[in-house]
Amino acid sequence: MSCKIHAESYDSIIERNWPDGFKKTHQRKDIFILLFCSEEPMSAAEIYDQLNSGDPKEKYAFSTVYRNLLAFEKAGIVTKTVLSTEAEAVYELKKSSHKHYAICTVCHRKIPIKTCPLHDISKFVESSLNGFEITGHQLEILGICNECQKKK
Amino acid sequence: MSCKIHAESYDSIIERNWPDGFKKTHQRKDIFILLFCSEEPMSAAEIYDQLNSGDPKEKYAFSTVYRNLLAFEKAGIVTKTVLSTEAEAVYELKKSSHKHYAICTVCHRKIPIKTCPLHDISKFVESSLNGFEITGHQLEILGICNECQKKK
DNA sequence: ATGTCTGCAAACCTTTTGCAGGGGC
DNA sequence: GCCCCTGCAAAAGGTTTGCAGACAT
Repeated sequence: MSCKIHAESYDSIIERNWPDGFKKTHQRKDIFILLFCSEEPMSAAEIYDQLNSGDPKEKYAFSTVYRNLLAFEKAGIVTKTVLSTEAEAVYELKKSSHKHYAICTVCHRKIPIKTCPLHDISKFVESSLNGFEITGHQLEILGICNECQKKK
Repeated sequence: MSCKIHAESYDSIIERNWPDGFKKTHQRKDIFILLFCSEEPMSAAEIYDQLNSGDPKEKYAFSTVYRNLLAFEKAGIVTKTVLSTEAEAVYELKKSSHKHYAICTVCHRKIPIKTCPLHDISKFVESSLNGFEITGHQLEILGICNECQKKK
């Protein structure tokens, strides 16, 4: 498990972000740190692979990954997103509040879109859907990223 | 297999919309008619169920449904969409050119949005994603439909 | 007659669940 | 010590694939 952030600061990061009354197992801390360090949302398989790529004495079960992602989600610190281009769901910490992605159809990179271009879409749509009460939305931008364009 | 349209017009509908050189099996015609008559995009399971709900002498395999939906998609007359709220993909004929839905989170109804509110989003997003070439997008509106609001 | 399409069954992939043992608090 | 969490294995959905026979052209 590697990250740009110094190992000694992991504890304080966890301390600051941990949900109240949430049991601190080493599996949960490891998943949290992985998500914290990742620039992109991660799938359960990616998390599982990274967890098990380290010391082979440490084993992590797939079910543990899924159950804890769900637990994190319920605790309100993780967001699960299902993208139309991928078979698997992806997960990320809520801190970064990225809700939308530009997805490269070649390399499958997921680039967060900082601002949401939909803030005033609601009135527009609501008027044409008589009575439909909007509670959320999902937006994906598909295309070809900078690097993949160069490769061609 | 029932539909609002009179049975005698099925043949001409198929004649008009059938891809060139695409073999006309009764399974394919039936799937096509189902999609043609549906107001909402359908999942493979929904198509399968409707196909097999008729004369029990007529059997349709799941693989036939999937293979033909894929074949239709390759032939350019069907669109497959993966929605974030559903485990299954949904399929529809391209004719109606519905690309976006308002999805009721209670009853899972999928209401097509006639106009695309994203026609001028591209410049906006492209400028913040240096070099990302946009080729498409997916938008979902989530909420509670008229009927489900009344039920509460 | 040819090659494609079909049904059946098995495989596949992601995710969920049951259970017995282990580890936080 | 209690209860929640973990690992393992099996199951559960949705989708894909291999194969032998059937059908459209």
